[in-house]
Amino acid sequence: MGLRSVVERNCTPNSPSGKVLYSILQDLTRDIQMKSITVTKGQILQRSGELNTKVFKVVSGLLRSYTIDQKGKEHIYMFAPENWIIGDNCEVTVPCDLFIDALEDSIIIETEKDVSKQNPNLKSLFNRLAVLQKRIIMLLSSPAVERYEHFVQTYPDIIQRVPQKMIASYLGITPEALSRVRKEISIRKL
Amino acid sequence: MGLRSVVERNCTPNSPSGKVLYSILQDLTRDIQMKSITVTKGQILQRSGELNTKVFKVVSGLLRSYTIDQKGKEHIYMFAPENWIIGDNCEVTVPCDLFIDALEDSIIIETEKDVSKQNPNLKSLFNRLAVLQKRIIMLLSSPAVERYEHFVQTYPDIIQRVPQKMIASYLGITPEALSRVRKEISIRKL
DNA sequence: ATCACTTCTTGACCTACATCAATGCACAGC
DNA sequence: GCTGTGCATTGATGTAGGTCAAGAAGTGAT
Repeated sequence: MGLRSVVERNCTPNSPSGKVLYSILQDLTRDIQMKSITVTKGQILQRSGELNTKVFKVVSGLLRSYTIDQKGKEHIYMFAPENWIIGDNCEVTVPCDLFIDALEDSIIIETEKDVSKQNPNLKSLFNRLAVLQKRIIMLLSSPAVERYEHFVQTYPDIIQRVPQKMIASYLGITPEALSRVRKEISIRKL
Repeated sequence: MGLRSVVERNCTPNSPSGKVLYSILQDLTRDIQMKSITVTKGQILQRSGELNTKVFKVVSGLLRSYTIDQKGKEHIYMFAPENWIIGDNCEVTVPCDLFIDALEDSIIIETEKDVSKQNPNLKSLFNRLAVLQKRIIMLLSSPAVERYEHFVQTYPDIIQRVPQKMIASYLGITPEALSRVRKEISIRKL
């Protein structure tokens, strides 16, 4: 008889001990399904624009994720040393923003992204991560105009409901700067 | 007999249908424990520096979270319209960075943060959110020097392992700028 | 209608950081 | 031992956006 059935027979999953056991059980199950991989320094694991469904756990070594902007400049989103998990937080159905490569020879474990995504709370958590990732990338790589335009597209209703100075504050610029950005855009449209 | 026991008797929580049912059950249980509150425009729900354990779900209206930097300037971290969830992603044991207040009269549901945090995967997800939050706040409110010093403190090992130009790229500045920042710091220390 | 208050805009000027270009250095390959 | 290649540093100059100050326009309270 497998570990799974032992746990399932003896615990209710919402009891405190049950929760812990079930979570351990899930980890173990997942570990068995994972494949462990060796990569060498410089090796690229994922490219921006690809549809990707993988997440990497670093056993040893160092990975990094980054975007490349329109001018060809790299912007590092994250470093992943031992025990970190790295992947693009975008939807699995959408081409991702990030490149992932190895900064050192590394051993990693590759998993499929969508393991147990049925839980709506989990889903909303991952969505949150995606939003934050996008925001950081834009703060790193886009000028004020583009950040504003992205904001307008993404949250058209918010624009109607809060004063401009708050939008400016969200975008990381001053109200004066936003005013000029908007003027610039309106001139461009004529 | 309550819904909980019905579900627990008839489902194993790792089967596909079980997972969904358990997640619904958890939501229901949580909803019952929540208290729903009415707040008026301008009302402050949480202050930076407080120990906070709450998360707010917006039923109607609009909330916002923000920090205030050393110069007294506000930086908006997030807007939360209907159906959004807002809270400080910091550890419950640590004073939080964010103020939360209402931009419109709102109806919200207040929950305790630490519901079911025993799962280590969930924990690491929340930790991730905390890291991203900090990074965004620093990008919005801190000059290059402070971002660099924070990075050095937080990831002292990474500094040893990657070239400076990558640190610069992570911080959102050029290698030249980082070089000057470091020079500045080393002069200051004499 | 008036007054206080806030928001947005515009102009003049300032500064943090970017860009470009040159130099010095370390390390790998020959 | 050279020599190429990538990284860090430094200087000179450019620029996006910040700061400060003033005015216009909207809004609410009396």
